[in-house]
Amino acid sequence: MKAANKHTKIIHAATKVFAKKGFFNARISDIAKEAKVADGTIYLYFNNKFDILISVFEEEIGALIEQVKKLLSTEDDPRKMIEIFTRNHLSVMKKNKHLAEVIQIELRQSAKLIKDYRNNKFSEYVDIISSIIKLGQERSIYRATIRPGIAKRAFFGALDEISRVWTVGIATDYTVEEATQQILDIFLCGILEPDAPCL
Amino acid sequence: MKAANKHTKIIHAATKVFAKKGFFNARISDIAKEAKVADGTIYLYFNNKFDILISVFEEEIGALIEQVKKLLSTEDDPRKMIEIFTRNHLSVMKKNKHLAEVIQIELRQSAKLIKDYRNNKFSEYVDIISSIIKLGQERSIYRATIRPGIAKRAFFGALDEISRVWTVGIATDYTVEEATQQILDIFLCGILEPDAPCL
DNA sequence: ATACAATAAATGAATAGTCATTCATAATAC
DNA sequence: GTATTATGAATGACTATTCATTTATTGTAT
Repeated sequence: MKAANKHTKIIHAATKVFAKKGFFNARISDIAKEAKVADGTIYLYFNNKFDILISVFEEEIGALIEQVKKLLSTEDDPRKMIEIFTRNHLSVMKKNKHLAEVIQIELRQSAKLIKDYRNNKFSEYVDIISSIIKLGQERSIYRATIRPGIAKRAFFGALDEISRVWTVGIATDYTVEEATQQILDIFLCGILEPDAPCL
Repeated sequence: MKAANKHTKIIHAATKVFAKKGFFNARISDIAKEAKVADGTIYLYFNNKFDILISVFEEEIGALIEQVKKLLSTEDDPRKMIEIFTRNHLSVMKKNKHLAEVIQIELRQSAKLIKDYRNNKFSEYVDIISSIIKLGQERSIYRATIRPGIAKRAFFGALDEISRVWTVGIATDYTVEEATQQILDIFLCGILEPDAPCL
């Protein structure tokens, strides 16, 4: 089997296992079993257990960034752009529960787990939000008093917590589309210029 | 030393150690050292390591609930109530970094760590937000189309992510008061009746 | 007061189980 | 036949929990 192939297989297996058991309860042998390789094989592709986790972040979030950037590239209206980001994030998180769990839980620990790992990809992802807000401000669509660096966190935090319900498995009484509409309703009307039409 | 005293000492020590090292990297001996008791003493007050973590949640969040409910009891305007909740949450999280870290990181894992623990206290805390929203809707201050069950999560998620910056130790370029104003600006204008004055 | 016993609280070294990582060996490819 | 890739049992380090022992507290009789 080609190396790249096995590398990817291990990443996907690790995402699944980390999501199910959490980083610390995940055994290397669990990941090996899931990927259908020997325990030792994993060490041909990764330096250690932390390295696997970092790679999961980098590659899975990297793919997410590519996907949403591609979707956004065809749109010019900052209002629609926020809508696209929201719907994409929520639907990916609802569909790909393993990735959702890793982002929601393991990513938060990473600073504590691994010194000198800065989550560059994650920052890049969240910064997409602030760049949309800035664009909207330049065009006087979003209010100038909104601070993009704060709003991006508020917005991402809201999406993250909304989608957390789906992974935790609480009886979910709302769909992706309903959640998207509510988020847009709350946020857009909050960050639109006062005299702009609200939705 | 009185029993209740030692119990509390261990809880505080555990909060500190869990915050610094995370649940899995925290050794019982670390907690014992921090609390200035012997390792074995901890097992006179708690059944096991998980039990310590659950007690940290219940007691620390319990105190937080008491505090914010007391503050809210003197206020009647749903707009002011949201403001009080926001300012209180952010300032507690900025001051009590240990608690903040435990809530932001360990609490999220708890469902995976400990079967049949439902985070009742945490739900109770977040439900304060939805009850404020409902109150505002009854009085036609908040729009009826807002779903309190979704909005409470969006709101809490925003606060949580905003305050996460302070614990992670990223160079923070905003104060509690600035963050509070931004959050209120974004959310209140979003959930206020369209013809109501925006801030 | 004082001595003694009984109970409760606290200690920390020893146990027992868990797993990440290594590496001698085997299989496969070239 | 050499190089590359894969294997999985063995190693070694780590730590939650236990429990035999010590120390402190309380009660009682003299």
